[in-house]
Amino acid sequence: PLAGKMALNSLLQRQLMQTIYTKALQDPSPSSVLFGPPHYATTNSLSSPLPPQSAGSPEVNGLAPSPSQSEGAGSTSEGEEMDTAEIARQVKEQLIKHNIGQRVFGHYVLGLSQGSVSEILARPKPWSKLTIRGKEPFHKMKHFLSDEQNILALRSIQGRQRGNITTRIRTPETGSDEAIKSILEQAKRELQVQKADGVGERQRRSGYHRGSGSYFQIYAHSLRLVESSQPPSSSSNSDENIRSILEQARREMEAQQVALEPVLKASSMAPTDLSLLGSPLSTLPYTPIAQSLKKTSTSPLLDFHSGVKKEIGEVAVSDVGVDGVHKLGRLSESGGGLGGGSWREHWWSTGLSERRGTGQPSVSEDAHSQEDSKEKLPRLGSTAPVAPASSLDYWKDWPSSESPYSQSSELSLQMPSGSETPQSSPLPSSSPLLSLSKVAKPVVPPLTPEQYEYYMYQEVDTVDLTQQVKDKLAKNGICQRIFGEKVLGLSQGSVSDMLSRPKHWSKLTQKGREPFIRMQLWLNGELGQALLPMPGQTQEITPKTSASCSPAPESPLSSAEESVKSQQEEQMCRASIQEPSETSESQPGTPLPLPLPGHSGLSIQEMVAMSPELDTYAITKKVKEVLTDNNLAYMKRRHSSIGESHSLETTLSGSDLTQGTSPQNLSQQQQQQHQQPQLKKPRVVLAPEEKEALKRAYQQKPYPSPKTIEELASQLNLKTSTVINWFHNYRSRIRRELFIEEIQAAAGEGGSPSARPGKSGGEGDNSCDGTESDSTAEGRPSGSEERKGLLESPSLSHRDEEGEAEFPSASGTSRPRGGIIDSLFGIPESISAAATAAAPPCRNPKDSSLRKKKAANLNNIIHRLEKAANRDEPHEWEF
DNA sequence: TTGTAGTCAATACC
DNA sequence: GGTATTGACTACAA
Repeated sequence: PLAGKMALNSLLQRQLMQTIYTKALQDPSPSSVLFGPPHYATTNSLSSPLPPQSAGSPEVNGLAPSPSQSEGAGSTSEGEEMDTAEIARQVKEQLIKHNIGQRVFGHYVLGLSQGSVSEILARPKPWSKLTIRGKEPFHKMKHFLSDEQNILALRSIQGRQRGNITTRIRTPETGSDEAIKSILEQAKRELQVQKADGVGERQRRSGYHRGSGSYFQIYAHSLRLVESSQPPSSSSNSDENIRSILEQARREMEAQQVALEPVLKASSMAPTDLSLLGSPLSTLPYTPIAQSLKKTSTSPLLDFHSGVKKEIGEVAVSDVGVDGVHKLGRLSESGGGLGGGSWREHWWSTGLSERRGTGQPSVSEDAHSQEDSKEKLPRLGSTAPVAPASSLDYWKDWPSSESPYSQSSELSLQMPSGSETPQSSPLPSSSPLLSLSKVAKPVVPPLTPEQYEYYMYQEVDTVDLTQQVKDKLAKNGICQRIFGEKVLGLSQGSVSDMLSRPKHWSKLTQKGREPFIRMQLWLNGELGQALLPMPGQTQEITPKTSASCSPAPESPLSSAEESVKSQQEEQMCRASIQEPSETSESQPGTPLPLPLPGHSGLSIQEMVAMSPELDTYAITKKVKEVLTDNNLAYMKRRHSSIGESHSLETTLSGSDLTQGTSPQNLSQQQQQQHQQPQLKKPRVVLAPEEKEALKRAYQQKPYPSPKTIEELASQLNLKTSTVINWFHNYRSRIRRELFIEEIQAAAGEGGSPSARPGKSGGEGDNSCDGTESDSTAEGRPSGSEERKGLLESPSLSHRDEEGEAEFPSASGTSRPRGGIIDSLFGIPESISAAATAAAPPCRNPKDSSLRKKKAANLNNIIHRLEKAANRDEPHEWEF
């Protein structure tokens, strides 16, 4: 019975790994089985004896039962009719309720793509119209709905898989390095699963956790082996390497299993003692494993430590006064070491695991407890007092290994990713040696569950909020880059964008709302302490000081130097970002760390992971050792200098690194094979006339047909993708801009800026009001804009009839090119918007610009309306 | 396949 | 040197 309730995620993860493991040992082409959606209905009866823990696992895969299993509870026999619409409705309900994406659902439950899921859920066919094949998803969905555990487990997976599933679904070109990459990605996921679940379940189900630990060994060990595996020329041996890796891993796994057993049986063990669970290898290298393969800086942090923070949370709770505005009581369930957008699911799953220990999880209970915490939180936008004690305790107690300043997130081996990477290159541009540029990139602490739950769903005046932030930044001399880095897990550009053109709250997704919540918390002072190097925590300063005692010229890690430089800048700026009252707590004089003894015998990951500080000198040394050991005489480096059409080769020779162009050191074949794909694409910069032409095209057709896009691209000598991107970006930005202007206009009229959520379109406001904002260049005033009488009907002008471009001819301006361009570069005959037509003449060019934008946006809206109207189903209009 | 949201990061601008 | 702009990309959903 217990086995029957085995969490879906662990089953699936295990099955995946089982498949990988088994096939990797048996099949010389592991990549052939590592990819593609797992069809659980056919793969859940694996014959592999490994790993041994799975022997106790049931063959019951609740989500994708075999035909015989599908006859079980909750399933429907083949002949039985189903109410497809109802099933779809219930599934949708559950997905929404649990924030499960269609992609994950489709992947794990139905074995279908996201698009197919959407189709099935939105427009389920009647049962009678379905073929046998078409009925399958409904069987699966019904079974999925039949057991809440399925849903809960999938939700858990969602949190871990979000953002990564694509790489699994996609079938990459066969290549052994891709296979390794896949293994590592699997490792990452598995680690995340195990760390979250293992902690929560450790007291009740040591066997489960024991199995997890064993898996860790595989991955950690695999990483080590991969890291030090073959030189570039031996990529053909990679499959063999993988098998070797896995065989060694299996042996180690078995050994570890035996070793761990007594420890894991100690159910009363304090969470902070979890580090005892294994050798340093079994614990510390998790960070690089778990984080290295994810691009974003908001990689999930070490959830292995969630147990640690549970304790911390409980301690913190005791420190919170009963009338504390900001309670952190539920930190005991938060598993606070979660990063970015996925922490919530993570928190949920951790909480689930925790509750499993005392009883069956209940969604309603969960919701209820969240509701409880909600009431204790201040409203966003208010100037509610802060409860510094609790929040500061929370931040302060971040374990060093998962400090907001992740030291080693990029230190593990990074395998090729993306189109830039040659499949056959075992040392791609994203090799660990080169990815040090992201070392110590700060990862902002996650919002607490309470903050998240409370702030996420109440409307926020983003304009007002960002204004306050801007004021405070200016007042305190805080630059956007640091603010974005320390307070928001964003680039300077994003910060600038967000502050100057915030989207309306209703237009923001949960992910998009997070930065605004952080802003509010920052304004409230609730994040201030998180930006400080806490007493005893030196990792923020360490890279700088460590590097300062490292002979920089000797370092092969030029990117690491940049990182160091960045660290120094942060140090400079940090004082200004912290709260005045906290300034005295900063520790500018942190002692220089010494290189840890015994580094030479460790892998890079181990070395970094074991060190509380980042010793760049030791790492540099180790890197060189690895290179030398593996006969890596050179490595590639992407050269980002724009306008350069060739990449430079960085040559490493002995202990010296000389940078220069020495392509002759490589064979021509290698250059062509490796170098070409690594060329950094120069950024496209559109000429003003090209932009103007595109804007004019947009005014006519905000949603041009593919044919028109092709034509535009051809005429403008741009890539089609550039034109497509431009339209996407322009639509998005013009909407946002209009929102700002509307808000400001409304504010000028004394209205409530947030009273009309989503009213970012130009509809409704045709007057030349006091709007002043015209921060961008689009819509340059021209004489013809005043020619209101020549407007076409919007329904005609915006439409891209039959894909035929239809641009009004230009008048009175230069015509650099013929055809479409002839008109695009001209002055518009019309602005094609009723809004503008109805507007009285405005003399202010800015007003004219606004009208122009509104007109364009109105076309946009009309397009969407018409598109929606063409659909059969009722549509909820929102613009 | 298309559209939106979110974001990065190169580059322009001040 | 800080900020603004913007082309490109990913994730997700319809």
